[in-house]
Amino acid sequence: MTLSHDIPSKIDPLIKHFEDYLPLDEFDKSMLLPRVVERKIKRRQFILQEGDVCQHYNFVVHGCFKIYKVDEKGVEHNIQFVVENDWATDIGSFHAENPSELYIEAMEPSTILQINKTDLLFLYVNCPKFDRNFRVIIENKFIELQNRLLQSFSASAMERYLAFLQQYPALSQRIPNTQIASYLGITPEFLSKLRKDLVSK
Amino acid sequence: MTLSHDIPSKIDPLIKHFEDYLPLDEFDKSMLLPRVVERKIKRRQFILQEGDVCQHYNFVVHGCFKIYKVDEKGVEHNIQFVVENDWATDIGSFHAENPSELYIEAMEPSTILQINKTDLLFLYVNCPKFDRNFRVIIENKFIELQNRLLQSFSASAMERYLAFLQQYPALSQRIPNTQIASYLGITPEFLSKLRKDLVSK
DNA sequence: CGAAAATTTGACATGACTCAACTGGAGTGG
DNA sequence: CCACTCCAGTTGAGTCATGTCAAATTTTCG
Repeated sequence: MTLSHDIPSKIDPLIKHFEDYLPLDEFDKSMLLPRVVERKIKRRQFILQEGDVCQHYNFVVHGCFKIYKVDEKGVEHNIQFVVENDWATDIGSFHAENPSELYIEAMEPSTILQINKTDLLFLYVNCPKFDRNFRVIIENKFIELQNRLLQSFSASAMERYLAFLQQYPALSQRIPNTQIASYLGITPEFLSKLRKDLVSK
Repeated sequence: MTLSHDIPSKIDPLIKHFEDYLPLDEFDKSMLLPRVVERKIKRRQFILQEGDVCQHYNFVVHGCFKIYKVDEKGVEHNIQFVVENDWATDIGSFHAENPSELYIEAMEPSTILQINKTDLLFLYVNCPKFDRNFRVIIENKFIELQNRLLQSFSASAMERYLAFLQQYPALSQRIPNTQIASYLGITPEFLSKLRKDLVSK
């Protein structure tokens, strides 16, 4: 007679996400449930700002976030967009408990599920499955970053833009081009020119 | 009466590396020792080539490696240099068991310590400390990559070169400028011009 | 509807690349 | 120990991709 059995819950999307890797049993779920907090985030609201220590793993249930850094000249550089069923966290800051250099900002009204460090460590110790799951999460983020870096070296702005459209077709409808330009590492003006060339072609 | 006690061993540099994070007891060491293999690598020898699955975590005891990708045009792009007391591994390929897109090549005669996947999983299960240690390794690699990506966006070639000199003063003596240029994402010719500007300044 | 943000456009500037030629060590073999 | 080759590094001319700035236009959202 476990509470979580058959009762729809706010954390269902998260359970489903974990089960993409590894089935969870009722015990696992019962450990997870009380350690996850749901939060509603408004558009333009931050869940992390430069200088703060990242306190949570944030799982996006719905909505969209950008993770970016502001350079010395005040220019924003988007590192990553995060949508449904992915994690919006400064992994480095979270684990090392260092002040973050990043901002994480909602681009749409969003719902997230948060797990703090104490609870995450508890899960690691008591349910090895989560341990494996979170390792895989970091590995995947690592691979994503690595591919992004390789692309930024070997591909032109146009190639990177086309790759972006192909990899995230939905996103390109959802977010302003300014933000895509920042992600691609080019100016909005230049992206505009690329787009013009695309239609005329 | 443990074997590893007080007997100098090939894996001492690795133990020392782990103990930067977390002390190991005799049990931990006795688990580790039989699972680590020492290998001598010649200059220009590969420990990973495109298309192969990365089978080991490779700890560099001494020597120097470059990790790079070859693009469609046949140009090499250095992602990372690895020297003493760091890991030269395609983390993505190792964990996902996918064919790698990368090459890992010795730039000097080198000595490495290898741990294969079976042994690593064994260590994870039997010594939670290693679990934490390897998680931290990935996290650090992740942060390193993230900083590199941010820099490639917001800094000019000159700024990146100066940052490289500052961050790896020893390396810049040790490896040819061609390789540094590839790491910085510029041509050797252009690096040469940057260096000229530096002296004349 | 009105203000603010996003996008487009054009003229001009520049950082970085390409290609080809030249320089100067560092082996290597005779 | 010299002559030869080979590779890394340098130089210069010309080109191209992308940036800057400023203004006009369109879209979005409160």
